Amino acid sequence: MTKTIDLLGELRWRGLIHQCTDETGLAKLLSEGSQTIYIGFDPTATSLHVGGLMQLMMLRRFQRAGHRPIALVGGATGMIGDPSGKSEERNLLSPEDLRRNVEGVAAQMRRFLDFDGPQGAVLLNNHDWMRSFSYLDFLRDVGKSFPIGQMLGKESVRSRLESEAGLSYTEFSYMLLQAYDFVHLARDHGCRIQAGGSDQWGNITAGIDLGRRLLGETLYGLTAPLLTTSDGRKMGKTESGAIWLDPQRTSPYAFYQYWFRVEDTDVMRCLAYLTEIERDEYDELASQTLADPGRRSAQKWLATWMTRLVHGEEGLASANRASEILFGGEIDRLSDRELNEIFADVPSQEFSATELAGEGMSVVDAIVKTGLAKSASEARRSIGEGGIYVNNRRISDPQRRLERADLASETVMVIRKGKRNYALLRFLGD
RNA sequence: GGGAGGUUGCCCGAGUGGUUAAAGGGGGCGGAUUGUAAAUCCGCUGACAUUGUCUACAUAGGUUCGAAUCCUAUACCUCCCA
Repeated sequence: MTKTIDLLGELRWRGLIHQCTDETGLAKLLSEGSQTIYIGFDPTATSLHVGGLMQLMMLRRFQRAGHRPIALVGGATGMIGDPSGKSEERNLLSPEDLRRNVEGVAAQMRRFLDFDGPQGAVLLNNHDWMRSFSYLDFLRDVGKSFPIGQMLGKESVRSRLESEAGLSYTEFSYMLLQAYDFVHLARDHGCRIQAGGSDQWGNITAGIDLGRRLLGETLYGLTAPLLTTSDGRKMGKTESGAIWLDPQRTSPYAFYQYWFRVEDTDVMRCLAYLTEIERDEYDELASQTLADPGRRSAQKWLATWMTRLVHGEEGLASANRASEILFGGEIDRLSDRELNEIFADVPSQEFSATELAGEGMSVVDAIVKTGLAKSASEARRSIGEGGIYVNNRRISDPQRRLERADLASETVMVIRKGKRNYALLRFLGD
């Protein structure tokens, strides 16, 4: 665990240092021994998504280099909403939602950080110390140290003031809370480093300033770049929503596929930012991607590593298996359990098993009922175009009936339109 | 206030009495190829329906055997002169 590696050097080659308040100072601090570093997480949902993954990995890298990570869940700050990088005023979360979110996010972190041992990670909730802080006390102790001029100068504030959305006093105050968090952690937990995404720069430096005023201490800040695609969009988003770490929200298969499908132009950055790939292997994959992009070695490596980390060996196995089946041949003789696992994200439609008796059920009807086509006409057209598959086998006859023999497992049939629009038919109750 | 022109399907854009559900392009969807990529090529793309019915060319009326195409009114848009 206590490898004496050049952590900053590592972060640098991975491109993970976007800004740093004092890189030489920080290098010196890290060389003096085990330090404590913190990153804050917004409990906006019961699960983290890919954006939070970057930060979690950052803490993990510090921990592996022998430092102690603090994952701070913003139970208090989450009640306010960070305006940084947001174009509009955020809706406030209810205390119940917040509590649930904090719990969910905290549970996920155990996968990434080691919470035992001398460098054991610590999970804190700023609600614990903010709760009892009265408004008057806060204004006297913290607010007094914040020159409005400086606050107005922050990018996050300026951009919002110039926009139509404006900025409420509540959101404006957000940075005070986060700044105070840093000071609190520095005082009570010896934490002198705060990291975060590049959009956190303003909040982090606010904390550093406050630390100097209140504690007379030098604190350090470090931001990582945002994970974006080559054309500038945030990664971790698909048309159907964010990629979550929670297998209930994003199945291991969908998670795997997301990384597998990353563009060539983005894949190396993902590897550097999100995985613990070694330098020589990274270089190897980089040249392979250039020489033989069709193999997609880098995507495979990325998808495999990420899925294993987030969903474990089991999740990886099921993702692999699902990929094989979906992009392989016919689907046949599987169990309900397997199918349900593989097609966890796929919409399904329930029918009575009696529909399969006798004449059977019309495929056209089935296609419409699953929503794969909007009308019978459209369904027939798709069949004519050769775009409909039952259990991954193309069908050509619009009159085709579905019968018992078409079941891919005990009670399920798999119907597909085009390359990857799947739907399940479940036939229940005999 | 006067004059000219325009309004077509998801978008752009042809069409000025009859095989026009409406050319062409874009987009979308399928297929082939491929690397579960890009590019390319092919097909489909008003609705519904086991090929027939309905609804459509700003809106409402009218002429006609028959109109997106002609007439009238209304709405909106653009340009020109004041």
